[in-house]
Amino acid sequence: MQSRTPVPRASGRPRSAEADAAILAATREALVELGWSKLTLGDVATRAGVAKTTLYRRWAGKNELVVDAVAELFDELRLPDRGSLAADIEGVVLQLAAILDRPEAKSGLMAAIAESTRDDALRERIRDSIVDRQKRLVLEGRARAQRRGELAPEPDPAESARTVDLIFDVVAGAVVHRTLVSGRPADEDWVRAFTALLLGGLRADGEGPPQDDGPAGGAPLTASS
Amino acid sequence: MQSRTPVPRASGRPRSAEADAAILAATREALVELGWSKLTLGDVATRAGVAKTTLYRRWAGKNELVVDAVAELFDELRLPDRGSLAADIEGVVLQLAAILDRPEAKSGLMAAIAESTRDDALRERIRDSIVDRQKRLVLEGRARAQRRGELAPEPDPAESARTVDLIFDVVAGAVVHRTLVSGRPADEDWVRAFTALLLGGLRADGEGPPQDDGPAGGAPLTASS
DNA sequence: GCCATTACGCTACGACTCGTAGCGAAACCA
DNA sequence: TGGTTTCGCTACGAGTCGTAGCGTAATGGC
Repeated sequence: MQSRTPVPRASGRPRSAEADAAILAATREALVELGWSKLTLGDVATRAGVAKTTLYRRWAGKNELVVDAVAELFDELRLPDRGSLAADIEGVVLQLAAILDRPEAKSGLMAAIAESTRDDALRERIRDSIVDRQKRLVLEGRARAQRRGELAPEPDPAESARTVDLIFDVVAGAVVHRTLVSGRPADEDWVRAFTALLLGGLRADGEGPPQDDGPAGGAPLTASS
Repeated sequence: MQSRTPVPRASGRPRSAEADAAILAATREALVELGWSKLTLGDVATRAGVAKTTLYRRWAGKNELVVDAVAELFDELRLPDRGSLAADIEGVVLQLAAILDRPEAKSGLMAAIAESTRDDALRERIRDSIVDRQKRLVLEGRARAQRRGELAPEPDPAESARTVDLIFDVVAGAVVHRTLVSGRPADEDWVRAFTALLLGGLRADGEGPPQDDGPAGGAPLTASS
C-alpha cells in the first residue's frame, strides 16, 4: 500500500515494518497537532524515532506520506446490514462523516487532493488507496437493495458503473462539503435529510419518502438503528 | 472584499487599486504555473510588479491572498432562466464545473479549504467571499421552481434554510468531488445524470437520454459482491 | 564463518523561502 | 508647506528542504 518496493529485494537488511507503522502514526499525530502546512518531515522523523533520511528513502515526499497515513483511516468503513436501503445509507454516511471529522483526515486529505491537481501520480495514488477502495460499499449497498426489491436491477454493466461513480461523487462530495467547506457537522439530522433527498429527490421534498419503509423526514425521530 | 481596511483612512497616500488587481491577477497566474505549494509571495510580487513588502502590508499571508484571488472567479456565476428547474440546475452546474475545471481554482481553492480546517478566520473568509455568496443561486432557483409549480412552497423559513444548505452541499460537493477527486470532467452527460438524480432520487431510476458510453473504467461489476 | 547487499542513524551542507525591519521617496490632504 | 500614509528597495535571522557521505546493523548466499 504505502511506499513502493521498486524491486523485490533478494538479499540485504530488510526494511523495518515497525518503522513504517511508527512513521505513519507519527504523521497522523503531526497532522493533528500542526496541520498540513506546518508539518515537516524532520518533525515526523523525530516523532517516529527514525532518521530523516529513512523517511526520504521510503517516500518521495510529504504528499505521498500523508496520503498513506490518511488512507489507513478509511479502512474502518463497513456496511452493516440494517434492513433497508435508507438505513444502510445513513449508517455508512455517518461512519464516513466521523472519519472526515477527525482533524488528521480533514487537513491531510484536502491538502493532498489539492496537490493532486498538479501531480497525476499522486491523484492515482489517492484514488487507488482511498477512493476506489470504498466503492465496494456502494456496490454492495446497491446489490442488497436490489435483492430487497428497493431498487430496480441494472442489467447494463456500463450504465451501472456510471451510476456507481455518480452516487459515490454525490455521497462523498456532499459529506466532504458539509464537513469541510460549510464547517458544520454531518450529524444524524443532516444525514437523515440527505438520505431522504438522495432516495426521493427534490420533488419528494424531504417530508417522507415515497415508500414507507424507512426513517426519513423532518419529524423528530428517535429509533433508527 | 479582499484585504482588510483596518480603518477608514483620512489622509495620506491612497493605496493603489491597480496594485490590488495586479497582485490578484499575478496570484492566479502563479497558481496556474506553479500550483499552491510552489507559489511564493516573492514570486507573486515580482509578477505583479510590486515590492514583496507591499504584499505583506495588504494580506496576512498566502492563504488570504489566494482566497481573494480565487473568489473573483466565482463572481461570474449566473442563473439564467431556462424554463424548467432541471434546465436551470443543469445550466448553473455546468458553469460551476467550468470554473472548478480551471487550474487556478482547483489548486487554490482546495488548498485554502485544507488550511481552513485549522484556521477559523480563514474558513469564515472562504464562506463569506465564496460559498455563501452563491447560495443566492439556490434561493432563486427554488423560488422560480415554486412559482412554476415544480416544487411545493416551503412556509417554514428555518426548514427552508436547512434545505438550501443541504442542496448547496450536495450540488457543490458533487461537482467538486467529480472534478477534483475523481478527476473526471463534469460534462453534459454527467450533469444530466446528476440533475436527474437530484430531482428524482435513486428510486426514480434516473433514466435520461440514451447515450453511448465513453467513460473509462468499465469495472467488471455485475450486481454481485 | 565470511562476504555481498541493503537498510539504518547521524551529521553536515547549500539552496531556498519566510516574514520583518529600516530607509528614503512618492502621493495625497489640510 | 507640513503631516500622513504608502511604496520600493535592501538586508537580515530563522527555518525548512532534500541530499551526500560515512560508519554501523541486519539479512541471505557461499
